Parts: sequence; C-alpha cells; structure tokens
Amino acid sequence: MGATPANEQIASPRRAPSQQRSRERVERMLAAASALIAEQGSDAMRMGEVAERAGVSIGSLYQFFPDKRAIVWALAERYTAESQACISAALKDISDAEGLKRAFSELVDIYYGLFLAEPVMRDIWSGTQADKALRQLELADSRANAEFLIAVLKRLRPDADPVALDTTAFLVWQMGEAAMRLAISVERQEGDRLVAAYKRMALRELLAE
Amino acid sequence: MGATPANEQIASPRRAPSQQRSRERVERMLAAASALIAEQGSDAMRMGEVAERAGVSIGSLYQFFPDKRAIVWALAERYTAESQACISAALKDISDAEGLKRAFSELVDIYYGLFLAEPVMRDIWSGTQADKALRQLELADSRANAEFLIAVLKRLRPDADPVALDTTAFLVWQMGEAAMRLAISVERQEGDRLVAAYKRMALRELLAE
DNA sequence: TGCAAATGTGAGTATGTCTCACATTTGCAA
DNA sequence: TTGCAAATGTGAGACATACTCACATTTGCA
Repeated sequence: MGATPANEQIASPRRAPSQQRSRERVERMLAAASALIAEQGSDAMRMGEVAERAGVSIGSLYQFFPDKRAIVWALAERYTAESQACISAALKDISDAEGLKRAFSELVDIYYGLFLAEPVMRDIWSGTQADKALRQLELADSRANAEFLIAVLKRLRPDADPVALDTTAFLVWQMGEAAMRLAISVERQEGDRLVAAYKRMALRELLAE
Repeated sequence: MGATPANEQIASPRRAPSQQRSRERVERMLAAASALIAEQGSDAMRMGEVAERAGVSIGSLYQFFPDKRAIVWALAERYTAESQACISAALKDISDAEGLKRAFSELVDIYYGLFLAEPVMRDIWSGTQADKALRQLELADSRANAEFLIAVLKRLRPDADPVALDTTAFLVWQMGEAAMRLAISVERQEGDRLVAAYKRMALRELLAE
C-alpha cells in the first residue's frame, strides 16, 4: 500500500484549459479515467494508467487536475448536472397529489436506472471510495440487526407476505443507519430534527403497512 | 501521497494473541488507534504513529492486524457487538403496536446517542473512510435537489410549517439516495424490491404529512 | 534445562501520488 | 514575419506511507 494523506479540500481544475488542444486532451483524460473506473473502480485506478491511456504525460494530468479525487469528481459533476435538470423538469408543474405521485415515481425510476447503468456513478455511490468488502460486512451486520425487527413484524402481522415484511424491515433499518450518518454530518440541531422525522417516517411504515 | 492498492478482502487478525503479554499489547494497539482516530480520523491515522503510541514496533502491529483496515474494523466490531445485544433486548418482548412504538423510539435514541458520542463510530460511519470534503459537496448537491421537492410540498401545503417541510423533503431525498446505494449493493431482484418499497414509503410520507 | 512455538524488531521494499525544472507550442501584437 | 509571453507538455524523481522479512528474544512446557 501507499499513502493517503489527510485531505483538506476539494480543488477545482488547477487551470482551465483555454486552448482547443488542451480541451481535447482533458477530454481524453476524463474518458480514460471513466473507462478505468468502469473496469476496476476508482480506488484501483492509477494516475499513471490514466495518463498512459489518455496518451498524455502524468505531468499534463496534474496540470488540469490537482489530485486524483478531482478527476473522479469532475466525472461525477457531469452526471449531477444532468440529473439536476431532469429533476427540476420532473417536479416543475405539479399541482396536486396525483401529479406528485406520478412524477415522483417516475423520477425514482429514472434515478435508479441511472445508478444501475452508469459505472462511474455506481463506483462513486456504492461506498464513496470505500471498501467493497467492508461494505459487504456492514450489510451483513445490518441484515442481522434487521432480523430483530423482522421478528417483531412477523409477530404483529402473522398473515402478511413474509418477503414484503423482510423488505420493509430491512429498508427501514437501512434508512435508519443512513439517517444517523446524515444526522452526524450536519449541524446538531438539524440532525436532531432529521432523526425525529425519521422516527415518525419509520413508525408510520412499520405500523400502517 | 502514497499508494492505495486495489483491496481484495477483509482479513481477520493474522494471528490470535494467545499469551497474556501479547493480549495486553494488542489492547494497547487498539487503544492507540482509537485515540488517533478520535483526534484525526482513520484516514489520517498512520500505522507508524499507532505503533509508536502503543509502544510497540510496527512489525508487532502487523503481527496481529493484516492491514490498516483490520484495526479500524476490530474497533468497529466491538461497538456492533455491543449494540446488537442492545437491539435484541429492546425488541425482544414486543406484543402490540404501542410496544413497538415505544421500543423503536427508544432504540433510535440510543443509537443516535452512540453515534454522536463515539468518535470511532463517527469516523467510520460519517463517510466510511471517505472524504469529508467530498461528502460535504455531495450534501450540498443533495440539498439543491431536495429544493425542488420542497417547492412542490410548499405549493401543495402552503399553510404547513416550513421548517417541517424542509426537514421532511430533505430526509425523503436523502433516504432515496441511500436506498439507491443500497439497491445497487445487493442482488438486482432484491434491489428492485427495495426501491419499490422506498417509493411507497416516501410517497406515504410526502402525501400524508 | 532445552527447545519449539509465540512474540518482538525495525531497516528495507514496494508502490503509489504528486512536484518541478525545463522543453515546446500557441496566440497575438508590433 | 517576427518576437515573446503565456499556455501547455514532459517525465525523472522526490516523497510518503503501507507492509514484509530475516533475524532476535521471550515464553510455556515436557
């Protein structure tokens, strides 16, 4: 292994490519990075490999991207910009509950499809630079915890579809973990509000199935 | 910066400490790691520093932990084991909806408290080894996206508490992103079920506030 | 007491990110 | 056309850090 120093900031391209030539080269760098991420994941992607595949020197790479993360981030930005437009379009002219229902449902499908299809997004989101193996262990842990919840639900609702209960309980549990993660990443006060809101949401789902 | 090779597996302690002496030393290593993580985060934690602070050589560290992640994971395991017991106790004897309500609510509070108080858990969960800065950017993006949802809700429910709507929309949105991440980490079929379940859950929350 | 297994050591290796001094090309004004 | 500054390009190597390994020491036990 090598080092990964404490990181301080996200830096934007160190220098914007102003000439045609460099713009094309930057494009090639991004394409190479995208391909490598699709093949091996951003963690295994090597800067030297990106440079080689793009047909540029490693120095050129660092001319336009201050560090490795900047490349990944630049790729991610394209999708987020794209999806932002899509979101605003989908939710723009909703006037009633029925409209919200349809638009929201469609939006989720589109998003899900995007995540499924786009290797770069998959890589970035399926653990944000983290370990695949570690994530699997976390999931196993989470499943074990959700079991307790499943047991409760099955006791309270013996005649419900078991698969549906499993899904609900696992989702509720995972949403809980996600809510906690979120809560500790924001201001304490907002975090408290979010956790309280999660509690309501989860209970509504658990009780009124 | 240094290298971070492709990672393959999670390995357990390379060798279990069988003598009293080594058990104490392993304990010191974990304590040192825990302190360093609390101070600077696991990403900035250096193996050499852990060894030094524990008063052992770096070779000893690797005698019992196959790699850096193993240390972090060993620390995390203590908490997960602890919390697992807590969960099973809280959900053990629930027989009615009222009981579930109370027990679940309590459970969430305990969990939230644990996350808030425990630096190691904070570190592991607040982005699983990932960038703090990147996470902040993601959050900002997510907030921007949630804005569209907030706008819709305010249109549909002009007289509701704005702060509550903000919280709900942001939470629903974040839960959506979390659900997608989850969905692409499991088998496709289960992923589809989870996304569908999220959709129901989110709409229930959005419509029946 | 002796010896094998367990444990301890830290200089050295491997592998990666990123820098820097210098070469080349481009746009443009004189 | 020429000259020159700014933009761009290069890659050897500085640098940082995880991890290994050949060897030293200590322990449990017959």
